Amino acid sequence: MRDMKLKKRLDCGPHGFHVAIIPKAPRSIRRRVHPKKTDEDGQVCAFELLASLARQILQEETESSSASSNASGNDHAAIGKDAVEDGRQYEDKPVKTECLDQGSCEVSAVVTESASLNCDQKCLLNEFPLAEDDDILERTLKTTGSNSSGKIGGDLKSEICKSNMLKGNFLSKVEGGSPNYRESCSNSVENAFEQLVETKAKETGGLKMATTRISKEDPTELCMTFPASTDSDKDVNLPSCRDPVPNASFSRHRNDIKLGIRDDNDNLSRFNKFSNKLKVYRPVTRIGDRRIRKLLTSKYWKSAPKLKDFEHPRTDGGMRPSHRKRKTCYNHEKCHRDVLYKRRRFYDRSSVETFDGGFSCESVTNSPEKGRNGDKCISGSILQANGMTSSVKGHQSSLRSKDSNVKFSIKSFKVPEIFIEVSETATVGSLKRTVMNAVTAILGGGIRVGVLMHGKKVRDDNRTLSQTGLASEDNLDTLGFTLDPSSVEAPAPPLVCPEDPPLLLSNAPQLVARSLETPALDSECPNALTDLALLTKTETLVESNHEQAISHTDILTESTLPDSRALVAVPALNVEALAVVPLNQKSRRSDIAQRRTRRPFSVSEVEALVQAVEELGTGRWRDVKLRSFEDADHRTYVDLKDKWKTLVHTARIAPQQRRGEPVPQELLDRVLDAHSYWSQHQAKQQGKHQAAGVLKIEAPTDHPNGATTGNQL
DNA sequence: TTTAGGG
DNA sequence: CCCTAAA
Repeated sequence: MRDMKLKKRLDCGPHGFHVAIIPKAPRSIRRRVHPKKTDEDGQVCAFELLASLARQILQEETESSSASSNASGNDHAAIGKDAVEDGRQYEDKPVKTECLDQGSCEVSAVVTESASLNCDQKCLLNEFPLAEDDDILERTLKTTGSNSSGKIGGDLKSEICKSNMLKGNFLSKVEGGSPNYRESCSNSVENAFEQLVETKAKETGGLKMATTRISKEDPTELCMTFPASTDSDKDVNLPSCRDPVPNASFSRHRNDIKLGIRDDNDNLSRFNKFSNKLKVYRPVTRIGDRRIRKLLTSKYWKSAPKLKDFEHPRTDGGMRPSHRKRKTCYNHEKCHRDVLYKRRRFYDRSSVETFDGGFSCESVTNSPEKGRNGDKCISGSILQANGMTSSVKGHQSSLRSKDSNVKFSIKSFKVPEIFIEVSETATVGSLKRTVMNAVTAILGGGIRVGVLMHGKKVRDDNRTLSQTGLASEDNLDTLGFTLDPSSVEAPAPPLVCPEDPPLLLSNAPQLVARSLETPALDSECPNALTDLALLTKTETLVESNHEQAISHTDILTESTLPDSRALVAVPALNVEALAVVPLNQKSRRSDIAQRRTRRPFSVSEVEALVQAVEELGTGRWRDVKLRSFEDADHRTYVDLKDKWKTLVHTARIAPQQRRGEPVPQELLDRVLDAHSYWSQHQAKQQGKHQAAGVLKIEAPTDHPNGATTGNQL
């Protein structure tokens, strides 16, 4: 039985983020926001909702009758398909539909969440409702756009699709300066959209808000805004505003719908306080995302609470040299592993640190927002977890808003690397569960938010952004946020080492160390999983090089692979951008050194080893390997040599002192004998090994060295 | 890449 | 098992 290992980097993206960021909302709202749905259902619903929304808007506009634009959330469902149909009528083409289906919407889908630091309530009010509205609006927009101009719609569509298909494109666009798909799309569409929205907005508060935001700002970008002067702790602190639960729901909602655009400037204004906006950016892969979302969602909730404790867990310290080179083992190794245990090796041996590294994945991107009307929006920096860094560069110029607020947009947080090992025979479902558990374990452990600048953690929570340099354009580029284990001291979740991969639930991937062998396995075992692993690796590498990680690797499912790949490719496109963010590099490196899983030699192996050494001598480990362990992929000649070394040692010590699986004394005796023999003949034997073998076998006692060893023989 | 040894 | 200096 072979075990397959997946090394995966989950990108929580928006999800994770959400959790962290989102403010509390009344339960009622939450519920409302998300009727519970399956992913697919969700999509459908989303679609429907969108359609319905669009429809309503259109109708209203057309008729100039007031509609319940609010429709928001509650009613969407009711409207359902009919709405959609209507929408189509308006539309010259099913563009909308396609987009949705394809998930193209996702591209555009950027969700912004605003939270006011101090105002949970506000958050409650705005956030969720807004979210819904926004989604709706957005959809509406799209729809509207389609209606407005068929051409446009077409273009839009293509754009979107493209985006989905190729992240690269998407990124490029972003980089160009418009993170939003909208931009890429024709402006006309937007305008039309805006108009519609605004019109409607008046009718309903919710819409209005949405409208305003949209019109004023680029929906895509968003983040938190706060005065530069404020203390990083307070202002920046996302956690303060968030409520796990709401987030979860929110994210979910978002996921289903895919659209999320929000600017909450208005909200901010209302509250007079600084509000942080978080925008989650989420490129979606059709399938993968959903699943991931699903999996992750629940977890985030848990984590969310902990997020509140905003702290900088540790400093940049995370750097560790990773020793990977060793994957050298024999590549030809087969995947023979029954159960592999993985362990992650931390160079510093600190689990925490390691963990940390994995966690901190987000990258920050700054994007300039144009505040048409909104001052707040004027400058924005966006943090991206994805690879979208490009936008950062392009926009760096305007990071600072006039009002001295600094805006941060965090597109997503990544989940730390997770190593998963599953039996080849495990079901996909079990794999999913395993991943879920891993993620859960991580999140469940609690996480903290860390702020990185130039790759270093900013530990002083009391300094202001200005003091810290976070208010500076130059630094925003290098700004990053990390999710770190909340309790350094409480490595509870992470430390666990899952021994039995097969046990789906039991595994705690976080801590799991990855065995060095994994690489070998990957290469050797061709299968979806393997590919995945490879993919993941690639991704990792990329990430390591650039901050941008590819955020979404949908590891969970085979089906996701394609997407993942696409994602992976993306980063390359934005090399430049990537370079910009050094943050992750450090953190990344730190994570992955691992030690191979330990695999005690069985008696039979020992016997084989002894046999081989008796014949070949002790200086020819490679030959020993070839002769007796050719098929033991996990045994390298170095391993054999080491084993021999230990055997000799073992043979020399008292039986009571021996540990592990007892080796028959007979073998130990042979070990000593052979060792003595070869020790004496080192030089000579080199040329004679062949003969030696014969001698050995035929007449062990004949060996010259007999004196030393001979007694036994 | 292998060996040989120390860690 | 890991890591390396040497070969």
